[in-house]
Amino acid sequence: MPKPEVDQTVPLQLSVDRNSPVPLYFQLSQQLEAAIEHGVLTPGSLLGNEIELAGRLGLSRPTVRQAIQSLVDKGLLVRRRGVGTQVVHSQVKRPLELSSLYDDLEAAGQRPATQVLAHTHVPATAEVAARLGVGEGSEVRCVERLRLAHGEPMAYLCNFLPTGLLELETGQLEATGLYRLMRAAGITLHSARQTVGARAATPAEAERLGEPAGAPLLTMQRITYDDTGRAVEYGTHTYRASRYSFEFQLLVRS
Amino acid sequence: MPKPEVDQTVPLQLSVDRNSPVPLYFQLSQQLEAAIEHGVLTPGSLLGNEIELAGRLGLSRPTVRQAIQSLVDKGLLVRRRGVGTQVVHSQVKRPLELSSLYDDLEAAGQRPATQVLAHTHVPATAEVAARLGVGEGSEVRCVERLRLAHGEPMAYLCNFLPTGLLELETGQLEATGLYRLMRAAGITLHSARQTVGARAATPAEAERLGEPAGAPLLTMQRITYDDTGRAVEYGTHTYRASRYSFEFQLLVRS
DNA sequence: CTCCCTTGTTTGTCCGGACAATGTGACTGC
DNA sequence: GCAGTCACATTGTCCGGACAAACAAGGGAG
Repeated sequence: MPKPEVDQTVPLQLSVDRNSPVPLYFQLSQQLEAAIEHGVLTPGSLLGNEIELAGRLGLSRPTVRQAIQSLVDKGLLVRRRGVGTQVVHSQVKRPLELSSLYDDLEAAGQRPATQVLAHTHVPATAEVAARLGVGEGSEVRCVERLRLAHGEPMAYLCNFLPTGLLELETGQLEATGLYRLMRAAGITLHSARQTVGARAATPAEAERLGEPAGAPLLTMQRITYDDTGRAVEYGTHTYRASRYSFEFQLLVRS
Repeated sequence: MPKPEVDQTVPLQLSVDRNSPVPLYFQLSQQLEAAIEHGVLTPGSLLGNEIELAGRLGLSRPTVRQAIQSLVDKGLLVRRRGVGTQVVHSQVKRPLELSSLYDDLEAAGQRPATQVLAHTHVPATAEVAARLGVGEGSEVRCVERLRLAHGEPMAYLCNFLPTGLLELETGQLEATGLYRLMRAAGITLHSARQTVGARAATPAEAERLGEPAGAPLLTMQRITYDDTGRAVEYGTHTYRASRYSFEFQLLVRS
Protein backbone atom coordinates (compact mmCIF):
# COMPACT_ATOMS: atom_id res chain seq x y z
CA MET A 1 0.00 0.00 0.00
CA PRO A 2 1.72 3.19 -1.14
CA LYS A 3 1.61 5.94 1.40
CA PRO A 4 0.51 9.31 0.01
CA GLU A 5 3.61 11.15 1.10
CA VAL A 6 3.33 14.91 0.82
CA ASP A 7 7.08 15.28 0.59
CA GLN A 8 7.11 15.59 -3.17
CA THR A 9 9.24 17.94 -5.18
CA VAL A 10 6.94 20.51 -6.69
CA PRO A 11 7.50 21.83 -10.21
CA LEU A 12 7.10 25.55 -10.03
CA GLN A 13 6.81 28.39 -12.47
CA LEU A 14 9.42 30.94 -11.54
CA SER A 15 11.01 33.72 -13.48
CA VAL A 16 13.15 36.73 -12.77
CA ASP A 17 13.51 40.02 -14.57
CA ARG A 18 17.13 41.01 -14.92
CA ASN A 19 16.24 44.50 -16.05
CA SER A 20 14.29 45.24 -12.93
CA PRO A 21 16.00 47.33 -10.28
CA VAL A 22 14.72 45.01 -7.56
CA PRO A 23 17.39 42.48 -6.57
CA LEU A 24 17.16 39.05 -8.13
CA TYR A 25 17.24 37.21 -4.81
CA PHE A 26 14.37 39.38 -3.63
CA GLN A 27 12.29 38.70 -6.71
CA LEU A 28 12.79 35.00 -6.16
CA SER A 29 12.03 35.06 -2.46
CA GLN A 30 8.85 37.02 -3.08
CA GLN A 31 7.67 34.55 -5.68
CA LEU A 32 8.41 31.65 -3.39
CA GLU A 33 6.62 33.35 -0.52
CA ALA A 34 3.62 34.00 -2.71
CA ALA A 35 3.60 30.38 -3.84
CA ILE A 36 3.60 29.26 -0.22
CA GLU A 37 0.94 31.78 0.68
CA HIS A 38 -1.34 30.66 -2.13
CA GLY A 39 -0.84 27.00 -1.41
CA VAL A 40 1.01 26.24 -4.64
CA LEU A 41 3.84 25.03 -2.46
CA THR A 42 2.07 22.83 0.03
CA PRO A 43 3.43 22.32 3.54
CA GLY A 44 5.99 19.58 3.63
CA SER A 45 6.77 19.74 -0.05
CA LEU A 46 10.38 19.85 -1.14
CA LEU A 47 11.74 22.78 -3.05
CA GLY A 48 14.17 20.95 -5.33
CA ASN A 49 17.88 21.28 -4.88
CA GLU A 50 19.55 24.64 -5.12
CA ILE A 51 21.87 23.80 -7.99
CA GLU A 52 19.09 22.66 -10.26
CA LEU A 53 16.91 25.59 -9.24
CA ALA A 54 19.69 28.02 -9.98
CA GLY A 55 20.26 26.45 -13.39
CA ARG A 56 16.60 26.56 -14.24
CA LEU A 57 16.36 30.25 -13.45
CA GLY A 58 19.67 31.22 -14.92
CA LEU A 59 20.91 32.37 -11.55
CA SER A 60 23.95 31.44 -9.53
CA ARG A 61 23.65 29.28 -6.46
CA PRO A 62 24.58 32.05 -3.99
CA THR A 63 21.71 34.15 -5.28
CA VAL A 64 19.25 31.31 -4.92
CA ARG A 65 20.60 30.57 -1.47
CA GLN A 66 20.14 34.18 -0.43
CA ALA A 67 16.51 34.03 -1.49
CA ILE A 68 15.89 30.79 0.33
CA GLN A 69 17.76 31.97 3.41
CA SER A 70 15.51 34.98 3.79
CA LEU A 71 12.48 32.71 3.86
CA VAL A 72 14.19 30.40 6.33
CA ASP A 73 14.74 33.43 8.54
CA LYS A 74 11.07 34.21 8.28
CA GLY A 75 10.28 30.69 9.39
CA LEU A 76 8.56 29.66 6.18
CA LEU A 77 11.15 27.11 5.09
CA VAL A 78 13.36 24.56 6.78
CA ARG A 79 16.59 23.26 5.33
CA ARG A 80 18.08 19.87 6.03
CA ARG A 81 21.42 18.76 4.84
CA GLY A 82 21.19 15.72 2.62
CA VAL A 83 17.42 16.08 2.40
CA GLY A 84 16.52 19.39 0.89
CA THR A 85 14.50 22.47 1.65
CA GLN A 86 10.87 22.04 2.56
CA VAL A 87 7.92 24.19 3.42
CA VAL A 88 7.00 24.34 7.08
CA HIS A 89 3.59 23.01 7.95
CA SER A 90 2.43 25.47 10.52
CA GLN A 91 0.61 28.65 9.76
CA VAL A 92 3.34 31.16 10.43
CA LYS A 93 2.03 34.69 10.23
CA ARG A 94 4.74 37.13 11.11
CA PRO A 95 6.97 37.30 14.14
CA LEU A 96 5.56 40.34 15.86
CA GLU A 97 6.18 43.55 14.09
CA LEU A 98 6.91 46.81 15.72
CA SER A 99 3.39 47.88 15.00
CA SER A 100 1.16 50.54 16.32
CA LEU A 101 -2.21 49.75 17.76
CA TYR A 102 -3.69 51.88 15.01
CA ASP A 103 -2.28 49.65 12.28
CA ASP A 104 -3.33 46.53 14.13
CA LEU A 105 -6.88 47.68 14.40
CA GLU A 106 -6.99 48.86 10.82
CA ALA A 107 -5.64 45.54 9.60
CA ALA A 108 -8.39 43.82 11.55
CA GLY A 109 -10.94 45.99 9.81
CA GLN A 110 -11.93 47.73 13.00
CA ARG A 111 -11.92 51.31 11.69
CA PRO A 112 -9.93 52.86 14.53
CA ALA A 113 -10.47 56.38 15.75
CA THR A 114 -8.41 58.56 18.03
CA GLN A 115 -9.32 61.23 20.55
CA VAL A 116 -6.43 63.46 21.50
CA LEU A 117 -6.96 64.21 25.18
CA ALA A 118 -3.85 66.31 25.62
CA HIS A 119 -0.97 67.46 23.44
CA THR A 120 1.50 69.57 25.37
CA HIS A 121 5.12 70.13 26.22
CA VAL A 122 6.08 69.30 29.77
CA PRO A 123 9.31 69.06 31.75
CA ALA A 124 10.48 65.47 31.89
CA THR A 125 9.98 63.64 35.14
CA ALA A 126 12.86 61.54 36.40
CA GLU A 127 11.33 58.41 34.96
CA VAL A 128 10.60 59.86 31.54
CA ALA A 129 14.03 61.47 31.38
CA ALA A 130 15.72 58.18 32.17
CA ARG A 131 13.71 56.27 29.58
CA LEU A 132 14.31 58.80 26.82
CA GLY A 133 17.88 59.51 27.78
CA VAL A 134 17.38 63.25 28.20
CA GLY A 135 18.07 65.55 31.12
CA GLU A 136 15.59 65.56 33.95
CA GLY A 137 13.35 68.60 33.70
CA SER A 138 14.13 69.20 30.03
CA GLU A 139 11.12 69.77 27.88
CA VAL A 140 9.49 66.81 26.18
CA ARG A 141 6.38 66.43 24.10
CA CYS A 142 3.51 64.66 25.84
CA VAL A 143 0.58 63.16 23.98
CA GLU A 144 -2.42 61.56 25.64
CA ARG A 145 -4.82 59.74 23.41
CA LEU A 146 -7.85 57.51 23.63
CA ARG A 147 -8.09 54.85 20.94
CA LEU A 148 -11.55 53.76 19.89
CA ALA A 149 -12.88 50.97 17.71
CA HIS A 150 -16.50 50.96 16.62
CA GLY A 151 -16.96 53.96 18.86
CA GLU A 152 -15.94 51.99 21.95
CA PRO A 153 -12.82 52.90 23.92
CA MET A 154 -10.10 50.29 23.48
CA ALA A 155 -7.03 51.80 25.04
CA TYR A 156 -5.56 54.82 26.71
CA LEU A 157 -2.20 55.84 25.28
CA CYS A 158 0.26 58.19 26.92
CA ASN A 159 3.42 58.95 24.94
CA PHE A 160 6.50 61.06 25.48
CA LEU A 161 8.81 62.19 22.68
CA PRO A 162 11.98 64.27 22.64
CA THR A 163 11.32 67.79 21.41
CA GLY A 164 12.55 68.79 18.00
CA LEU A 165 12.30 65.27 16.67
CA LEU A 166 9.37 65.93 14.42
CA GLU A 167 6.48 68.25 13.83
CA LEU A 168 3.21 66.92 15.18
CA GLU A 169 -0.21 68.40 14.80
CA THR A 170 -3.25 67.29 16.72
CA GLY A 171 -5.15 66.81 13.48
CA GLN A 172 -2.59 64.33 12.22
CA LEU A 173 -2.69 62.42 15.48
CA GLU A 174 -6.41 61.96 15.13
CA ALA A 175 -6.13 60.71 11.56
CA THR A 176 -3.44 58.09 11.86
CA GLY A 177 -1.00 56.32 14.19
CA LEU A 178 2.09 57.78 15.81
CA TYR A 179 4.50 55.32 14.19
CA ARG A 180 3.27 56.14 10.75
CA LEU A 181 3.87 59.82 11.41
CA MET A 182 7.35 59.14 12.69
CA ARG A 183 8.27 57.04 9.68
CA ALA A 184 6.87 59.71 7.40
CA ALA A 185 9.13 62.22 9.14
CA GLY A 186 12.17 60.20 8.08
CA ILE A 187 12.77 58.43 11.36
CA THR A 188 13.79 54.82 10.83
CA LEU A 189 12.51 52.79 13.73
CA HIS A 190 14.93 50.09 14.72
CA SER A 191 14.01 48.34 17.93
CA ALA A 192 11.82 48.61 20.98
CA ARG A 193 11.83 47.37 24.51
CA GLN A 194 8.43 46.35 25.80
CA THR A 195 6.97 45.32 29.10
CA VAL A 196 3.52 43.78 29.20
CA GLY A 197 1.67 43.33 32.45
CA ALA A 198 -1.71 43.64 34.07
CA ARG A 199 -3.26 45.46 36.99
CA ALA A 200 -6.59 46.63 38.32
CA ALA A 201 -8.01 49.86 36.95
CA THR A 202 -8.00 52.95 39.14
CA PRO A 203 -11.34 54.78 39.28
CA ALA A 204 -10.09 57.41 36.84
CA GLU A 205 -8.85 54.80 34.38
CA ALA A 206 -12.05 52.80 34.66
CA GLU A 207 -14.07 55.93 33.95
CA ARG A 208 -11.92 56.78 30.94
CA LEU A 209 -12.21 53.35 29.35
CA GLY A 210 -15.78 52.63 30.28
CA GLU A 211 -14.94 49.71 32.51
CA PRO A 212 -16.16 49.02 36.04
CA ALA A 213 -13.83 50.14 38.81
CA GLY A 214 -11.17 47.59 39.61
CA ALA A 215 -11.50 45.85 36.25
CA PRO A 216 -8.36 44.11 35.00
CA LEU A 217 -6.34 46.16 32.52
CA LEU A 218 -3.60 45.03 30.20
CA THR A 219 -0.64 47.38 30.43
CA MET A 220 2.22 47.97 28.05
CA GLN A 221 5.26 50.16 28.36
CA ARG A 222 7.45 50.67 25.36
CA ILE A 223 10.66 52.52 24.57
CA THR A 224 11.36 52.80 20.87
CA TYR A 225 14.80 53.43 19.39
CA ASP A 226 15.82 54.56 15.95
CA ASP A 227 18.77 53.13 14.07
CA THR A 228 21.25 55.47 15.68
CA GLY A 229 20.22 54.22 19.09
CA ARG A 230 18.38 57.32 20.24
CA ALA A 231 15.19 56.75 22.15
CA VAL A 232 12.52 58.39 20.05
CA GLU A 233 9.44 57.50 22.06
CA TYR A 234 8.38 56.28 25.46
CA GLY A 235 4.82 55.24 25.99
CA THR A 236 2.66 53.77 28.70
CA HIS A 237 -0.53 52.22 27.42
CA THR A 238 -3.48 50.60 29.15
CA TYR A 239 -5.87 48.36 27.28
CA ARG A 240 -9.29 47.06 28.18
CA ALA A 241 -8.51 43.43 28.88
CA SER A 242 -12.07 42.50 28.04
CA ARG A 243 -11.60 43.75 24.49
CA TYR A 244 -7.96 43.41 23.61
CA SER A 245 -5.11 40.97 23.85
CA PHE A 246 -1.68 40.73 22.27
CA GLU A 247 -1.19 38.00 19.75
CA PHE A 248 2.09 37.21 18.11
CA GLN A 249 4.34 34.61 16.61
CA LEU A 250 7.81 33.75 17.82
CA LEU A 251 10.64 32.04 16.03
CA VAL A 252 13.34 30.09 17.73
CA ARG A 253 16.76 31.62 17.44
CA SER A 254 19.02 29.12 15.79
CA MET B 1 35.30 73.91 18.62
CA PRO B 2 35.89 70.28 17.68
CA LYS B 3 33.05 68.02 18.57
CA PRO B 4 34.10 64.82 20.34
CA GLU B 5 32.59 62.51 17.75
CA VAL B 6 32.31 58.90 18.84
CA ASP B 7 32.21 57.68 15.28
CA GLN B 8 35.79 56.53 15.21
CA THR B 9 37.07 53.41 13.58
CA VAL B 10 38.20 51.09 16.31
CA PRO B 11 41.29 48.92 15.91
CA LEU B 12 40.41 45.51 17.14
CA GLN B 13 42.19 42.32 17.98
CA LEU B 14 40.58 39.56 16.01
CA SER B 15 41.77 36.16 14.96
CA VAL B 16 40.30 32.99 13.57
CA ASP B 17 41.37 29.40 13.90
CA ARG B 18 41.20 27.64 10.57
CA ASN B 19 41.67 24.24 12.18
CA SER B 20 38.63 24.62 14.33
CA PRO B 21 35.48 22.85 13.20
CA VAL B 22 33.41 25.90 14.05
CA PRO B 23 32.72 27.99 10.94
CA LEU B 24 34.96 30.96 10.34
CA TYR B 25 32.11 33.42 9.97
CA PHE B 26 30.74 32.22 13.29
CA GLN B 27 34.07 32.62 15.06
CA LEU B 28 34.25 36.16 13.78
CA SER B 29 30.66 37.07 14.66
CA GLN B 30 31.13 35.73 18.16
CA GLN B 31 34.28 37.75 18.68
CA LEU B 32 32.59 40.86 17.42
CA GLU B 33 29.57 40.25 19.62
CA ALA B 34 31.81 39.75 22.62
CA ALA B 35 33.66 42.96 21.80
CA ILE B 36 30.38 44.83 21.69
CA GLU B 37 29.18 43.17 24.87
CA HIS B 38 32.34 44.10 26.74
CA GLY B 39 32.34 47.64 25.46
CA VAL B 40 35.51 47.28 23.41
CA LEU B 41 33.43 48.34 20.46
CA THR B 42 31.60 51.35 21.79
CA PRO B 43 28.18 52.32 20.48
CA GLY B 44 28.42 54.43 17.36
CA SER B 45 31.93 53.31 16.51
CA LEU B 46 32.68 52.22 13.00
CA LEU B 47 33.82 48.73 12.24
CA GLY B 48 36.22 49.46 9.40
CA ASN B 49 35.42 48.48 5.86
CA GLU B 50 34.84 44.88 4.96
CA ILE B 51 37.62 44.57 2.41
CA GLU B 52 40.29 45.72 4.80
CA LEU B 53 38.85 43.61 7.60
CA ALA B 54 38.86 40.56 5.39
CA GLY B 55 42.45 41.19 4.37
CA ARG B 56 43.56 41.66 7.93
CA LEU B 57 42.02 38.36 9.01
CA GLY B 58 43.00 36.42 5.94
CA LEU B 59 39.38 35.80 5.09
CA SER B 60 37.36 36.51 2.02
CA ARG B 61 34.85 39.30 1.92
CA PRO B 62 31.78 37.02 1.72
CA THR B 63 32.84 35.32 4.93
CA VAL B 64 33.29 38.62 6.71
CA ARG B 65 29.97 39.80 5.36
CA GLN B 66 28.25 36.68 6.63
CA ALA B 67 29.60 37.33 10.10
CA ILE B 68 28.54 40.96 10.06
CA GLN B 69 25.15 40.13 8.61
CA SER B 70 24.34 37.80 11.47
CA LEU B 71 24.97 40.62 13.91
CA VAL B 72 22.92 43.01 11.84
CA ASP B 73 20.08 40.50 12.04
CA LYS B 74 20.47 40.46 15.78
CA GLY B 75 20.18 44.22 15.82
CA LEU B 76 23.67 44.85 17.15
CA LEU B 77 25.06 46.51 14.04
CA VAL B 78 23.76 48.87 11.41
CA ARG B 79 25.12 49.11 7.90
CA ARG B 80 25.10 52.23 5.75
CA ARG B 81 26.27 52.37 2.19
CA GLY B 82 29.07 54.81 1.73
CA VAL B 83 29.47 55.17 5.48
CA GLY B 84 30.32 51.84 6.98
CA THR B 85 29.10 49.51 9.66
CA GLN B 86 28.58 50.85 13.14
CA VAL B 87 27.53 49.60 16.50
CA VAL B 88 24.01 50.43 17.58
CA HIS B 89 23.72 52.55 20.67
CA SER B 90 20.81 51.05 22.45
CA GLN B 91 20.99 48.20 24.89
CA VAL B 92 19.63 45.43 22.76
CA LYS B 93 19.21 42.30 24.75
CA ARG B 94 17.55 39.62 22.71
CA PRO B 95 14.41 39.70 20.64
CA LEU B 96 12.26 37.47 22.78
CA GLU B 97 13.29 33.88 22.83
CA LEU B 98 10.97 30.99 22.87
CA SER B 99 11.73 30.56 26.51
CA SER B 100 10.11 28.76 29.33
CA LEU B 101 9.15 30.52 32.49
CA TYR B 102 11.52 28.20 34.29
CA ASP B 103 14.51 29.44 32.34
CA ASP B 104 13.43 33.03 32.75
CA LEU B 105 13.23 32.72 36.48
CA GLU B 106 16.48 30.82 36.70
CA ALA B 107 18.24 33.46 34.63
CA ALA B 108 16.93 36.09 37.00
CA GLY B 109 18.38 34.19 39.92
CA GLN B 110 14.99 33.41 41.37
CA ARG B 111 15.55 29.71 42.07
CA PRO B 112 12.30 28.41 40.57
CA ALA B 113 10.42 25.43 41.91
CA THR B 114 7.58 23.42 40.47
CA GLN B 115 4.65 21.60 42.01
CA VAL B 116 3.03 19.09 39.71
CA LEU B 117 -0.66 19.28 40.51
CA ALA B 118 -1.77 16.73 37.95
CA HIS B 119 -0.11 14.58 35.32
CA THR B 120 -2.64 12.48 33.46
CA HIS B 121 -3.90 11.39 30.08
CA VAL B 122 -7.26 12.76 29.09
CA PRO B 123 -9.42 12.77 25.96
CA ALA B 124 -8.92 15.98 24.04
CA THR B 125 -11.66 18.54 24.24
CA ALA B 126 -12.70 20.21 21.02
CA GLU B 127 -10.52 23.21 21.78
CA VAL B 128 -7.42 21.23 22.69
CA ALA B 129 -7.88 18.96 19.69
CA ALA B 130 -8.11 21.93 17.34
CA ARG B 131 -5.04 23.58 18.82
CA LEU B 132 -2.90 20.45 18.69
CA GLY B 133 -4.27 19.26 15.38
CA VAL B 134 -5.40 15.87 16.69
CA GLY B 135 -8.77 14.19 16.63
CA GLU B 136 -11.34 15.30 19.16
CA GLY B 137 -11.54 12.81 21.97
CA SER B 138 -8.16 11.25 21.22
CA GLU B 139 -5.93 10.85 24.21
CA VAL B 140 -3.53 13.66 25.09
CA ARG B 141 -1.16 14.22 27.96
CA CYS B 142 -2.26 16.86 30.44
CA VAL B 143 0.12 18.50 32.91
CA GLU B 144 -0.95 20.98 35.53
CA ARG B 145 1.81 22.74 37.41
CA LEU B 146 2.29 25.51 39.88
CA ARG B 147 5.47 27.52 39.44
CA LEU B 148 7.00 29.04 42.54
CA ALA B 149 9.79 31.51 43.14
CA HIS B 150 11.16 32.01 46.63
CA GLY B 151 8.40 29.72 47.81
CA GLU B 152 5.72 32.06 46.51
CA PRO B 153 3.34 31.01 43.74
CA MET B 154 4.06 32.84 40.51
CA ALA B 155 2.00 31.12 37.88
CA TYR B 156 -0.36 28.28 37.18
CA LEU B 157 0.56 26.33 34.07
CA CYS B 158 -1.72 23.92 32.24
CA ASN B 159 -0.21 22.13 29.26
CA PHE B 160 -1.44 19.60 26.74
CA LEU B 161 0.88 17.44 24.64
CA PRO B 162 0.25 14.80 21.99
CA THR B 163 0.77 11.31 23.37
CA GLY B 164 3.79 9.34 22.26
CA LEU B 165 5.83 12.46 21.68
CA LEU B 166 8.15 11.96 24.60
CA GLU B 167 8.48 10.20 27.89
CA LEU B 168 7.72 12.45 30.83
CA GLU B 169 8.06 11.67 34.48
CA THR B 170 6.67 13.76 37.26
CA GLY B 171 10.07 13.90 38.90
CA GLN B 172 11.61 15.47 35.82
CA LEU B 173 8.83 18.02 35.61
CA GLU B 174 9.56 19.14 39.12
CA ALA B 175 13.26 19.52 38.46
CA THR B 176 13.27 21.53 35.27
CA GLY B 177 11.16 23.22 32.61
CA LEU B 178 9.05 21.55 29.98
CA TYR B 179 10.91 23.02 27.01
CA ARG B 180 14.21 21.77 28.27
CA LEU B 181 12.77 18.28 28.53
CA MET B 182 11.37 18.47 25.03
CA ARG B 183 14.63 19.63 23.57
CA ALA B 184 16.44 16.89 25.43
CA ALA B 185 14.05 14.39 23.84
CA GLY B 186 15.26 15.47 20.41
CA ILE B 187 12.37 17.75 19.56
CA THR B 188 13.53 20.87 17.75
CA LEU B 189 11.25 23.70 18.66
CA HIS B 190 10.64 25.99 15.75
CA SER B 191 7.93 28.56 16.38
CA ALA B 192 5.08 29.40 18.68
CA ARG B 193 1.89 31.38 18.52
CA GLN B 194 1.13 33.32 21.66
CA THR B 195 -1.77 35.31 22.98
CA VAL B 196 -1.28 37.51 26.01
CA GLY B 197 -4.19 39.03 27.84
CA ALA B 198 -5.56 39.76 31.27
CA ARG B 199 -8.66 38.96 33.27
CA ALA B 200 -9.92 38.82 36.82
CA ALA B 201 -9.13 35.74 38.85
CA THR B 202 -11.89 33.27 39.57
CA PRO B 203 -12.13 32.23 43.22
CA ALA B 204 -10.40 28.93 42.48
CA GLU B 205 -7.56 30.64 40.64
CA ALA B 206 -7.17 33.25 43.33
CA GLU B 207 -6.96 30.53 45.95
CA ARG B 208 -4.36 28.62 43.93
CA LEU B 209 -2.10 31.61 43.43
CA GLY B 210 -2.57 33.23 46.80
CA GLU B 211 -4.21 36.33 45.44
CA PRO B 212 -7.43 38.00 46.58
CA ALA B 213 -10.55 37.05 44.65
CA GLY B 214 -11.02 39.13 41.53
CA ALA B 215 -7.35 40.12 41.37
CA PRO B 216 -6.04 40.87 37.87
CA LEU B 217 -4.20 37.98 36.27
CA LEU B 218 -1.93 37.99 33.26
CA THR B 219 -2.87 35.19 30.89
CA MET B 220 -0.89 33.53 28.14
CA GLN B 221 -1.90 30.88 25.66
CA ARG B 222 0.73 29.28 23.53
CA ILE B 223 0.86 26.70 20.78
CA THR B 224 4.35 25.49 20.04
CA TYR B 225 5.39 23.85 16.77
CA ASP B 226 8.43 21.80 15.89
CA ASP B 227 10.32 22.18 12.64
CA THR B 228 8.06 19.77 10.79
CA GLY B 229 5.09 21.92 11.65
CA ARG B 230 3.49 19.58 14.15
CA ALA B 231 1.98 21.21 17.19
CA VAL B 232 3.92 19.74 20.08
CA GLU B 233 2.40 21.65 22.97
CA TYR B 234 -0.59 23.77 23.85
CA GLY B 235 -0.57 25.62 27.12
CA THR B 236 -2.75 28.04 28.99
CA HIS B 237 -0.93 29.91 31.72
CA THR B 238 -2.05 32.41 34.31
CA TYR B 239 0.44 34.65 36.09
CA ARG B 240 0.10 36.78 39.16
CA ALA B 241 0.07 40.23 37.63
CA SER B 242 1.39 41.67 40.88
CA ARG B 243 4.56 39.60 40.57
CA TYR B 244 5.18 39.01 36.92
CA SER B 245 5.22 40.79 33.60
CA PHE B 246 6.54 39.98 30.17
CA GLU B 247 9.52 41.93 28.99
CA PHE B 248 11.03 41.66 25.57
CA GLN B 249 12.84 43.36 22.76
CA LEU B 250 11.57 43.70 19.23
CA LEU B 251 13.45 44.36 16.05
CA VAL B 252 11.95 46.00 13.04
CA ARG B 253 11.74 43.76 10.02
CA SER B 254 13.61 45.46 7.24
C1' DC C 1 29.86 82.79 0.85
C1' DT C 2 26.71 79.43 -1.13
C1' DC C 3 25.28 75.92 -4.16
C1' DC C 4 26.20 72.23 -7.31
C1' DC C 5 28.92 68.77 -9.22
C1' DT C 6 32.52 65.59 -9.17
C1' DT C 7 35.11 62.11 -6.92
C1' DG C 8 36.16 58.61 -3.70
C1' DT C 9 34.67 55.33 -0.22
C1' DT C 10 31.81 51.73 1.28
C1' DT C 11 28.27 48.56 1.10
C1' DG C 12 24.87 45.87 -2.09
C1' DT C 13 24.41 42.46 -5.50
C1' DC C 14 25.93 38.72 -8.31
C1' DC C 15 28.84 35.22 -10.37
C1' DG C 16 31.27 30.53 -10.72
C1' DG C 17 33.54 27.28 -8.48
C1' DA C 18 35.46 24.07 -4.80
C1' DC C 19 35.38 21.04 -0.95
C1' DA C 20 33.27 19.48 3.56
C1' DA C 21 29.55 17.71 6.45
C1' DT C 22 25.40 15.24 6.87
C1' DG C 23 21.42 12.54 6.10
C1' DT C 24 19.19 8.88 3.02
C1' DG C 25 18.84 4.76 0.94
C1' DA C 26 20.59 0.78 -1.20
C1' DC C 27 23.68 -2.85 -1.14
C1' DT C 28 26.29 -6.46 0.98
C1' DG C 29 27.76 -9.69 4.31
C1' DC C 30 26.44 -12.36 8.12
C1' DG D 1 16.10 -11.47 7.94
C1' DC D 2 19.08 -8.14 9.91
C1' DA D 3 22.77 -5.04 10.62
C1' DG D 4 26.63 -2.65 9.12
C1' DT D 5 28.73 -0.20 5.30
C1' DC D 6 29.13 2.37 1.26
C1' DA D 7 27.69 5.57 -2.34
C1' DC D 8 24.80 9.38 -3.42
C1' DA D 9 22.25 13.55 -2.89
C1' DT D 10 21.90 17.92 -0.76
C1' DT D 11 23.01 21.68 1.93
C1' DG D 12 27.01 24.20 4.58
C1' DT D 13 31.08 26.80 4.18
C1' DC D 14 34.47 29.41 1.77
C1' DC D 15 36.99 31.67 -1.92
C1' DG D 16 38.13 35.52 -5.37
C1' DG D 17 36.44 38.65 -8.26
C1' DA D 18 33.37 42.14 -10.67
C1' DC D 19 30.21 45.89 -11.15
C1' DA D 20 26.38 48.89 -9.35
C1' DA D 21 24.32 52.03 -6.01
C1' DA D 22 24.34 55.20 -2.33
C1' DC D 23 26.45 58.38 0.61
C1' DA D 24 29.98 61.93 2.22
C1' DA D 25 33.22 65.26 1.43
C1' DG D 26 35.86 68.29 -1.22
C1' DG D 27 36.48 71.47 -5.04
C1' DG D 28 34.84 74.63 -8.44
C1' DA D 29 31.46 78.00 -10.33
C1' DG D 30 28.47 81.62 -9.51
